Amino acid sequence: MNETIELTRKEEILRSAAALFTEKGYPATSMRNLASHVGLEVSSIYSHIKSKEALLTELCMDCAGKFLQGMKEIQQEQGGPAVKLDKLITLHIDIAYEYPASVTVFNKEWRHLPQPALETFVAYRKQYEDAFKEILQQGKQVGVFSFEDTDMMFRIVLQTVKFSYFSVRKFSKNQLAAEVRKYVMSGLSWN
Amino acid sequence: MNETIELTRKEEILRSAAALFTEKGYPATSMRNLASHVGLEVSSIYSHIKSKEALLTELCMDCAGKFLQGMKEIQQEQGGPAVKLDKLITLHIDIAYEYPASVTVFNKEWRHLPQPALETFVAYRKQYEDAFKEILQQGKQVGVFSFEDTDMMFRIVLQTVKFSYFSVRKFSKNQLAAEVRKYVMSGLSWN
DNA sequence: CCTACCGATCGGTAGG
DNA sequence: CCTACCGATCGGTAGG
Repeated sequence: MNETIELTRKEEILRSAAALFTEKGYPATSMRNLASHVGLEVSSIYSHIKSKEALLTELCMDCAGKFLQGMKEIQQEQGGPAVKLDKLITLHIDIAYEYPASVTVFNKEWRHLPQPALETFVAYRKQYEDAFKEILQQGKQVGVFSFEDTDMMFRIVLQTVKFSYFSVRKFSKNQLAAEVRKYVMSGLSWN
Repeated sequence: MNETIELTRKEEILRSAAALFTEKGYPATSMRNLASHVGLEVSSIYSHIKSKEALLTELCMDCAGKFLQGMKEIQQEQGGPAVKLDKLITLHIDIAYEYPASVTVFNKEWRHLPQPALETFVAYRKQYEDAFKEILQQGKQVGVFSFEDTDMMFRIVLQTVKFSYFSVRKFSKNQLAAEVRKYVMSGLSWN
């Protein structure tokens, strides 16, 4: 019983933190802001979480886990590079629509992570990005994608796909997914 | 003579501020950080600038001015929507390569602008975005671009074009411009 | 351009 | 979960 209440409160704090970090950015959000958003005194927050940095760490690492898990599944599934890229687009949009605030924090505030979380985060990111590039590279070798430099095209594609959550409030998931899919796939094809 | 020295110092401070705001973000950069980066005591900074907020305002507004000026020229020049979009891509890449730090601050720290600068900034941005959308819309009407929703495609294209400065250090301007141009143009074309 | 300093706010703790 | 409080750091000023 006590356990359940604890979890609920902590989740409430995490959700408020995600919202505030998204709105103001991590450094500009004070624990006083967070406390009043949750409806507690500052000191009461610390019964549920260890520190402000721990909040950021939990939000970023949870999100990183979701992306890595999604990537692992895509790697293991059947399908050529085009199918896999298609699934990656879906992965990014799905996560963005399910956790819009967390994804924004993950994308924009990760550099404020304390050590050693920052180091872990960067390592995870490298894993994810290498796997993503591998798919583009394979597509180029097989001849379904066309571009000069894999690293550069990876950056460009990731930009498109990563910030699709900008549109979360305005468009339906399917509508966004369809438009992004067409755009990215065409951009990678031969003319 | 005195005038020249003053300007040089102020520009030095502005350049350092742009670098630090890029590296740490605006709220996480202290005036102490800035002072030691420039090689002065904190209080000495205030002989050259009014406030921390004034630094951010100057950086963001200068950049906004460059984009608006570029847009104005493109609107007045000859050419159809495809030519104009091509010029917009060049505009973004040119500014990103000439002022990489300022553009990062402009893109990522503008929300920390004080009033009334923030209001002006948002109004400028709306002007710019409306003009950009107008070009996409015309391309759709004329039949050179293909997409469902103008606002959504605008967001997607702007994402691609806006964050090309991520690649500033790694790739030559022409190489990046060529790849982005092909990608965006294909993404907007019929399949 | 520096020394010395200010009030405000920060993240966080003690103790109950 | 709150009251009361801490040292550190913040942006900025006075005065020379």
